[in-house]
Amino acid sequence: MPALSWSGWQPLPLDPPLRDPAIIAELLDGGQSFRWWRLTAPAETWLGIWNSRIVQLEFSTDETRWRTLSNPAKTAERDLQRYFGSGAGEANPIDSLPWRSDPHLARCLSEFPGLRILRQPFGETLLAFLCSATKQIVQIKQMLALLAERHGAALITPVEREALFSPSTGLSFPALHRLPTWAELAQVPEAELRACLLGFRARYIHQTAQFLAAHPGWLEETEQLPYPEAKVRLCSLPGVGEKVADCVLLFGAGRLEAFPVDVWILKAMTAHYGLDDWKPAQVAHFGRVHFGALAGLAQQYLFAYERRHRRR
DNA sequence: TGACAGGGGGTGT
DNA sequence: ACACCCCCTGTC
Repeated sequence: MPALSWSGWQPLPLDPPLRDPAIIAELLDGGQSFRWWRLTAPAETWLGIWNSRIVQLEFSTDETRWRTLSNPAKTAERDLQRYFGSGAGEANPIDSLPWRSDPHLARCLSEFPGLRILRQPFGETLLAFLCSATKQIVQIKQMLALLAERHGAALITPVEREALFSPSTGLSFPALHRLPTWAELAQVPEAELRACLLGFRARYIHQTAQFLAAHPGWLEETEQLPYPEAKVRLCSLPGVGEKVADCVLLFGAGRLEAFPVDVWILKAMTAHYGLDDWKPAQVAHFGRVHFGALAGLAQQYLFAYERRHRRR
């Protein structure tokens, strides 16, 4: 078994490019994914983990570069392109949004160039958003980091870690473990889940894990179903309502028509679209009709704008 | 510096 | 409507 080492840096073609640190942070640490960390030394980079893959990104002025620590690095480029959505050469999905007739959407789009929807592993996304109820991003990250450290497989040995990350990256560094699989979670007593700061979410995750263990292939089948049917199935899981189901389908299955409605979107639609006192389900329906097949992409821009300009 | 409220990107009853 | 949990943040 050869020692783990970084691959060489390679370019990641992104259209439009990502340069603004605030937009990069919005994409990687803004509520889609909870498994990216900003490193500040020796240079500013981002470290991300999904499945068994550890990736580092560097956003310089002229291009985005990546390298990977995972073994093998063979499929890394393909994985990256899938994770960051459509590769170079495809039509910009922004053009399919109704910004020409929607001034507020146009403003949001112009303020966050490069923002996109990530395509994360389905099972991991379900776990993340089962953790998300009434929690802020930092807390969700903390829960998932503990779950990974205590119940997920290590991706790197302490010796390798020392060699590859010393002298220091100067931050609270995550354990380089993958998230536990649902099969692994099914083996964890609920009390141990609670010990990962999950609170009342521990029961949901425990019960979901038991259900998935009893229904092999259920999750994989769900990922393949058309949006409406997939959503109905997800909503049958304990702890999964409409909002969580839409987040899982949007961020973990590439279903860009999913339009998650949380308190931020509720505020945004009230403030900019006059939807006073509308209920979440009504707002969700409006969103899918008004924004169309890529409603979830529009949602992400509205969300980013609202976070930046309203500050709680 | 250390305690202390208040509230948090929801779901289920 | 309210309970479910309990950590984070801002404030004094």
